[in-house]
Amino acid sequence: MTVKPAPTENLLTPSEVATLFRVDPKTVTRWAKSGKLSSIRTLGGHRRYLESEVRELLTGVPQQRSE
Amino acid sequence: MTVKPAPTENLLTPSEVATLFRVDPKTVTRWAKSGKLSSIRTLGGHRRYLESEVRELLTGVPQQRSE
DNA sequence: AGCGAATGGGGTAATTAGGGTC
DNA sequence: TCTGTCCTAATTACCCCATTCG
Repeated sequence: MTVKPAPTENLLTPSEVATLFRVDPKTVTRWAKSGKLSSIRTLGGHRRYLESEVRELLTGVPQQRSE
Repeated sequence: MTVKPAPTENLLTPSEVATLFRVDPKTVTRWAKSGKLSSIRTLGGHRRYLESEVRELLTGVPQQRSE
């Protein structure tokens, strides 16, 4: 099949974001609930986070998105 | 009234959908089984998914079809 | 016909959501 | 105000192997 040039944003799991920030996954959830961090939801309700946004918050430097 | 000439909808494989949601392909299968996601079946029983539906579920915004 | 990769089944661990509390 | 922890239920991830896809 043809592999399209995925206009896809890389997503991170809650635990991955938590590891990057050295906090508890629950804290990451609180950030999402309070609107400090945007999130995508799986069909089961689990959250996924935009890697570019997380990187930017970590470094303070705007990251390049793949879209 | 606009008459839509049924176009050939782009189909995605389980692994492609899984990549978009950052989940395991098996999880996508469970979504299909539970009716959260509609699916087409190949003659061998493998599932294929509507790209427009997947993208809409991802972003929450209805996507424009190529028709 | 053969081959590598992906998928569908099942089962069982590991994460996550949500609320509440400290 | 912010964070870590405890608890239960739900969701997801990883393991096997047979079958299908390209």
